[in-house]
Amino acid sequence: MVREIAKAYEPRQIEPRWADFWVKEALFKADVNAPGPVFSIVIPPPNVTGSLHIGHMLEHTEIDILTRWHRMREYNTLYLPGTDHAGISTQRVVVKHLMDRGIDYHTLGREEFERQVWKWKAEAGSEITRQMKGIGESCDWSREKFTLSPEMSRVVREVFVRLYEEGLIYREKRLVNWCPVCLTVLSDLEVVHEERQGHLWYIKYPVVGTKEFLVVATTRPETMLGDTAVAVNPEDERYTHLVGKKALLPLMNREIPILADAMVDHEFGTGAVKITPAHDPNDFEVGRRHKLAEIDVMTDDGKMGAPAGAYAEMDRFEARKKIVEDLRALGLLEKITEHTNAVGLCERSKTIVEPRASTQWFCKMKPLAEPAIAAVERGEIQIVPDNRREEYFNWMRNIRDWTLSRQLWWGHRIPAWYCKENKHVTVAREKPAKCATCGSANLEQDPDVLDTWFSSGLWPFSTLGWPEETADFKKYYPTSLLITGYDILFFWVARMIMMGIHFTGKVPFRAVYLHSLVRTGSGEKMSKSKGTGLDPVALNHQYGTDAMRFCLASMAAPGTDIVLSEDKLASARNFANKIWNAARFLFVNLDKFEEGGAKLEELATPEVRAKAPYTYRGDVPLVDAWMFARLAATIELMNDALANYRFHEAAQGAYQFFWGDFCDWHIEWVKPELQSADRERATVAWKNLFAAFDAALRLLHPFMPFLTEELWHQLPQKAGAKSIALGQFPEAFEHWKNKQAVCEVGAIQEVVTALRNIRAELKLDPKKKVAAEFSTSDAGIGALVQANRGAIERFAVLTELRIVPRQQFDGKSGAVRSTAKFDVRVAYSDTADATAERARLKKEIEGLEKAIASKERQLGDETFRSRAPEKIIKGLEATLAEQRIELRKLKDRLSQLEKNS
RNA sequence: AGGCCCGUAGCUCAGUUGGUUAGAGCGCUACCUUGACACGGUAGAGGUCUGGGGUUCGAGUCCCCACGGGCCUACCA
Repeated sequence: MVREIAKAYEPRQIEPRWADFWVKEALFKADVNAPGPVFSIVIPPPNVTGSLHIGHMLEHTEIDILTRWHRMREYNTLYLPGTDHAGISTQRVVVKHLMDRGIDYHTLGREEFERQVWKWKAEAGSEITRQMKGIGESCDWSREKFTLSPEMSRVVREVFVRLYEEGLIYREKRLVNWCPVCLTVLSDLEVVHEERQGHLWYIKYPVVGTKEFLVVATTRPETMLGDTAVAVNPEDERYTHLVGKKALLPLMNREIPILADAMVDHEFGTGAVKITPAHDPNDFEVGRRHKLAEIDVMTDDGKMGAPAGAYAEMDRFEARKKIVEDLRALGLLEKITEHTNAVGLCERSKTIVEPRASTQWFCKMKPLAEPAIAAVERGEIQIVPDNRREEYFNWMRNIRDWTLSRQLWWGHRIPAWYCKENKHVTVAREKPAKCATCGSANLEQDPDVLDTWFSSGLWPFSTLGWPEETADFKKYYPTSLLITGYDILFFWVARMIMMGIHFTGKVPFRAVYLHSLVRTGSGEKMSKSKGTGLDPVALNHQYGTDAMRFCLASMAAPGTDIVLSEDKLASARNFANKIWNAARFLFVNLDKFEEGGAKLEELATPEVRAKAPYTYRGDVPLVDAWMFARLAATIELMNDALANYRFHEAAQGAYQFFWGDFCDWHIEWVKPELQSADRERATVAWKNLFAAFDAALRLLHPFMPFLTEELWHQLPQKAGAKSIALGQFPEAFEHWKNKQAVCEVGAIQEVVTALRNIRAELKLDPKKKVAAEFSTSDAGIGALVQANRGAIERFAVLTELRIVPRQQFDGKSGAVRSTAKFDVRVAYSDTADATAERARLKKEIEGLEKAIASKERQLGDETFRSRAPEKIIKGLEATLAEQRIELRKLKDRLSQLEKNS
C-alpha cells in the first residue's frame, strides 16, 4: 500500500478537520461515573464580546496541556468552559455599536437596551468559544456556562441574600471612586494609579474677624467649592490660636470652621488642610468625625454641579483653571509649586477618577479574608510561583470593603427592593410581594447591578451546580487547579478563595498557577487597544496552532514574562515540520519494505508496540536499547516538569528527545537495518522504531494535539480507538531504563563527532570517504567500537575504520583528535592547515591547563579535602586524571606539528 | 512610602537544595541541495554570569551596598 503524505507539514490542511472532530464526537465530555482520580479545572471565563488574544492563547495552551496530560494518564478529567458577561466592557461595546447606528441607548430604556445586548451576545458572543474550539482546547462543551445565564443568576442572588442576612453586605454612604465617563462607581481595584507631574496651589483663606489668612495647599483647587472646614494639627503651635475661629471660603463666601484633627501632617504643605468631605477620602473621615456637611459640587459626568455656584456646568478641569485665575485676581493665590502625585485613573476609560461621597452597596471583607488567608498559610491552596503568596497575604491582610454596586444596565441586578413610601429595603431571592418592614406593595428594585467580579467569584462552584449537591459538584469540587494571569490575583483569585470557603466550606481549588504575561519585543504588555499585540489567530494560521502552542509552552517558565517573536514561532514550526518529516520517512520507507511482503499491521499494531523493545539474536540492538532508555528518561523529565508547572522544561525535553535523539541518531543509525536483506534484523528495527515513534507522538500530544492526532491515525490502532487524546501518556518502564546503553552510545557519539570534526577541519567533501584509525587503551571501548564499526564508518563517511593497538597508532601524520579514552586519526596526504591546527591545539591546551590547575589547587587544599563531600572529591580526581592524559596527548601532538614545520 | 522581581553568549531566555571546563533556541561562520526534512544536515566561533564588598574549602546560585530595568500595593492634602 502506498501512503500519501505531503512533503511539508501543512497545518491548515489538518487542523480544522480535527478541531471539528473533537467537538462533534464530544470526546472530552466528562463522566462523573468514570474511574480514576479526578482532575477538574474551570476556565477563567473570557469576556463574551471579546476575541482570542495572545494572553488567552498562552493561558489556554497551559490549561489544555495539563488537561490533556492528566486525561492521558487516566484521570477523570473535566475542563469546564464558559464566558463572562463583563458588565462595563460589554455595555460600552454595545453602547458604541448603537451609537454607530445613531441610537442613544438612554432613549431605548433599560429593558430594550438589555434586549439589544442579548441580541449582540447571540450574534457576536460565540466568537471566542469558536476560536477556542479552533485551537483544539479539550473542553467539555456540554457543560459550557455563561456568568449571566438564569442558572448563574440564581446562584448570584442566593449568595447576595445570604451575605446580606449575615450582615456582610450593607448599603451606606461612603467615599467611592466615580468614573465620569463610564458613569459608574468603581472598586478600588478598578482604579489604576499613575504618577503625574501636577501642582500644589497655595490658597489664602481669610480668617473671619481678623486680618490673618490661613493658607492651605491643594492639588485640586476646584474641590474647594465643597469645603466645609479647614483643619490643622492640634499640636501645631503655629495655628492653635486659630482653632475654633471661622475661615471665609473664598469664591463662595461661606464661613467654615477651623478645627483641629490629628490626621493633619504639619510637615506637608502649610500644615493647614482644606476639608472637602464629599470629594476626598481623608476629608470624608474628618467630616464624619466633626459632623461636617458633605457638599458634592460635581455632576455624574464630571462637570461642576449646582452647589458650585458660578462655576456650575463647567467641566471640572476648566473650572480648575477658572478658579485659579479668579483666586489670583483676588490676591488669594499665594504661590504654585510643582508636585508629582499619583492620580487615579479608570482602568477602562483612562479618565481621572473622581472621589465622591455616594450611597452604594458594599461587602465586608475582613471576615471573609481571614479563612482565606489561613487556607493559603496552611497550604490547602498552593500558589505558584510561590513569591506571589506574599503579595496575596499582603493584600488580604490590608483588605478593604468592596464596592459592589455598579450604575450599569448590563449585569446581575441587585436583588434589593425599596418601598416608595418609606424607602425600606427588602433583600430577597425573588421579587417580594410587599415591603418586609412596612408591608407596602409599592416596591421598586434597586436600579444598579453587581460588579462583574461578584459573579466571577462564584465561578468554581456556581458552574458545578451549587447550592444543589449535584453529582458534578460532588465529583469535581474543589477543582484541582486554576490557571490565570497574576494581574487578576486580587480581582478574581482572592475573591474566589473567599467566596468558595465561605459558601462551600472548602477551598475552590487546590492550586493556583499564575502564568506570565506576554510582552512585545520592547517589553510592553501586549495590548490590542495599543495595537502592540500579535494576533494569535492570524499567527496560528501562518505557523500552525501546534507551533504556537509549542512555542508558548517552551517559553513559559514560571514567574518570567514571555517575549514572543515570529522568529521563535518559526523555530517551533520547524519542529512541527521535523516531526512531520520523520513520519514521512517512516511511511515512505515502509512502502519499500512492504514490497518484500511485510505489513504495517504486523510491525506496528498496538499489541506489537506494547512488547517493544524487540531482540535480535537474543539482544536488543544497542541503539534501540538506547532509544528506549532515552524515552524513559524523557518521560520522567516531562512528568516531573509538568507536575511542577515547568512547561518550558517539558517542552524542551520533548524537543531534545525528538530532534536530537530520535531523528539525529536513532533514525540515522537504523536506516540500513530497515532495508536489510536480513528480514529478521529489519523486522526488529521496524518494530522498535514504530514503538518509539508511537510513544513520542503520545508524549508530544498535550503540546501539539493536531499534528500528533493526524499522525497517530496513520498507525494501526485498537478497534474503536477514536483519538490519541484518549490514549495513554507513555510510561517510563523500568525495563526501558539502561545506563549501559546510554554510556555506550554516548561513547560512540563521541568517536563519530571527533571524526566529523577532523573532516570539517580538513574541509573534506562530505561525500568523500576516507580511511581512519582508532586506538584505545580501554578494552571495553575497543570492543564497543569494533562491534559498531559499521555504524561509525557510515556516520563519519569512512572507507574503513582500522582499530590499531596503541603502539602502532600513527600520531605523526594525518589529522588526529584525542580524548583521554581514545585517539582517532584520518590519514590525509595533502598538507593540512598546520597553522590553524596549532592554534586550535594551543587554545585547547590553555583551557585544559587552567582547569587542571584549579583542580590541583582544590585537591591540594586540606580544608577542602576534609569538608567537601566524598562524591565531589572522587569526581574531581577522576576528571583530573582524564584531563592530564588529554593534556599530555595534546602537547605531544603540538610538539610534533612544531617539529614538522 | 512599603513590598516584590529582574540584570547570564549579538538577541530572547533556561540554569531546582551553592560542588567537576555555565546551557538552549534564534542569529553568526564554514562546508553540503545526500532518496524524510534547506522549515534540512555536519562542524564551529561566541559569555566569567551589571559593578563592588562579604559568608564559605567552594558562589551565576546565599548576604550587604551601588547602578540599571520592570511590576504590585498605598487616602499624604
